[in-house]
Amino acid sequence: MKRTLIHKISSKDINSTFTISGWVEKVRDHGGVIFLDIRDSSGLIQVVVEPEDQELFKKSESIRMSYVLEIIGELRKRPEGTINKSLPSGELELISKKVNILSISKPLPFQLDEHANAGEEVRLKYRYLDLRRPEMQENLKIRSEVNHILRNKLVDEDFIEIETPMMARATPEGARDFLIPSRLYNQKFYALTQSPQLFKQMLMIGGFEKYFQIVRCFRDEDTRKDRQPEFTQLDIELSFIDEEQILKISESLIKAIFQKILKLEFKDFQRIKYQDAIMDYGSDKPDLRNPLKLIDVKDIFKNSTFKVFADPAKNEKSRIVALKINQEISRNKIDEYTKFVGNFGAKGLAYIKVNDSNDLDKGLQSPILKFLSTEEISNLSKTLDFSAGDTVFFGADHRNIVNDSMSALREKLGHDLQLIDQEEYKFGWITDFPLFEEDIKGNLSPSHHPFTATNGGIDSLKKDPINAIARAYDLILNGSEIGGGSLRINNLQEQLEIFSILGINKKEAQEKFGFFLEALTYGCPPHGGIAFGLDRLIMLLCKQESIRDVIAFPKTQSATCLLSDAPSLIDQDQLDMLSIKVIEEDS
RNA sequence: GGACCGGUAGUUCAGUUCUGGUUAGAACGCCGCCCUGUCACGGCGGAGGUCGCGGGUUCGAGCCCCGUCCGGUCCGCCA
Repeated sequence: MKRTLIHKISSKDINSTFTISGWVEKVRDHGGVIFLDIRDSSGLIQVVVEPEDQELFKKSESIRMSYVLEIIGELRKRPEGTINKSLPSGELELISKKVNILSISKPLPFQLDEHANAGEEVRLKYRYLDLRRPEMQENLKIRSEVNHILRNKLVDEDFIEIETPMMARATPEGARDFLIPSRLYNQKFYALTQSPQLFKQMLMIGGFEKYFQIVRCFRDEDTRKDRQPEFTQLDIELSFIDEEQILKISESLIKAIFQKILKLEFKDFQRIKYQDAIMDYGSDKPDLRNPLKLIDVKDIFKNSTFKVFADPAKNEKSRIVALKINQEISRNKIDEYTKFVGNFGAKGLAYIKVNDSNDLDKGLQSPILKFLSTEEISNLSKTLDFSAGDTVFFGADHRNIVNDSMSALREKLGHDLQLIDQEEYKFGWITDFPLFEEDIKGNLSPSHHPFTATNGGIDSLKKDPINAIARAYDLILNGSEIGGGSLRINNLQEQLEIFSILGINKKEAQEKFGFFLEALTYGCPPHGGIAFGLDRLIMLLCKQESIRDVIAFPKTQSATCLLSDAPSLIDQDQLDMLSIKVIEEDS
């Protein structure tokens, strides 16, 4: 008899006979009657084994959790008073007529029970068991649905899905490459692609005006809870477009996902210029649910005698900001926050407690008050609008340190003081990025990637690269960057100029990117695109803490696979074939 | 490369500092017996430990010290 999926069984079918197959989730043996909770991929139903059929009953007594069974049973309405309202099938039960044990199971190494929380180590080692948990089933179903929505929508809008190579050549810029030794050309290596960037640009040159791909990318960098060495992007590129069209298509994709999966509607996403984001939040991916803002107070200390503020106040690369919260913070907490900002290079965390905002003489409390003039304090009070109960934190240092530490503190305070609505989703576009980033030593690197177009053109690029604005944009959601893209350079001269500003000379550019530079000489349409980090997006969509919970077989923080024990040592034969000699590290 | 948290029964944890001391506990799971309406079933009984690993201090170490491995969070890194 044909198998029926559990969720197809309904109260309309009372007295019908069904065959179901699935795992035993729970056994409740009452001696005279046995209840089995059977789960398949669609749902869960209670099976009752009654004692009348002695052979069946005896066999059923041997059934344990996680056995795989096929059960033929008759559907019955549960007797009065035994209905389980917390179950979709709670009014029904299947009276067992026949049981086939398809597979037995040892006791599981950890309980899949919703009431027991297994640690990540054991979950990852036995990932195939962890995947049986309804939460993981749900996460991966949503992931599949997201892929489906994206493909449908993009194909409907005449995008073409094209696969690009994963084995490519190593790139000098960007993240570390994962290398693949070539057997046929010893001493040579492929690299796993960090992103299909150049290939998709060459697809534009190749005349595919609307491309997309759901693609795995590889970067050999350290992991975080939202980063692992292999990850999935939705990659999009279009020709003959501008920023507006890309942002519009992107928004419609994201809105479609949230509409279809969470039934949430969104207005147009707010747009924030990079400079404003840095001013207000110290970050280019602020959590917009958090109402706190950084307030610039540098001007107040132009003539200060307090060295900690006076030095940054005079230095154009420095910044002084205040972060005000309307709550009293314990001394202990302040120590904790001081330590916290220390992680980001801050040398300390000055603060002022406001007890009485009308009495700036005696109503304030802080170890730095004695260094501040009456005028400075009065200006602070005006600018920051002191009121009783406020605590104000200050960051004063090189602007990178201030931005890093104070934006992190802003996020931490937002969480600690519960200023953030965890149920909310707040999107934003960050636009007008600088084309280059300057590190603390003054070196330039691309803030997006070296193929990004600027809106000033080649002349302004030459004159004033540091202030060049990129035609780039990031999509942020709840403090995560979930997408980013740009309009690209479609002109050889401009591309060469960028390389030269980055310190890549003509010879090197030719050697590493010659194939692409040549492609630019054969009629390259204006084009641009965007890529979304699907793991992150789905993590947020599923309200998970880590992308590991939306990846079927994820890597650990140290980039290993606990299930298959990768990476592993390689046999000498295999190494010989690749002409690779392993140098053992001194121990 | 660096900082911090954790590692004790199959699992989740307590015990670990201030204060080292007889036989290392609990819950769930597992095994046995009992139980005809449970649904995180219940009752009685039982088994189960390299206290991550190595070294040191000590009469004595799960506990103190050093090193190391594993998991996690973060900094650096991630164009």
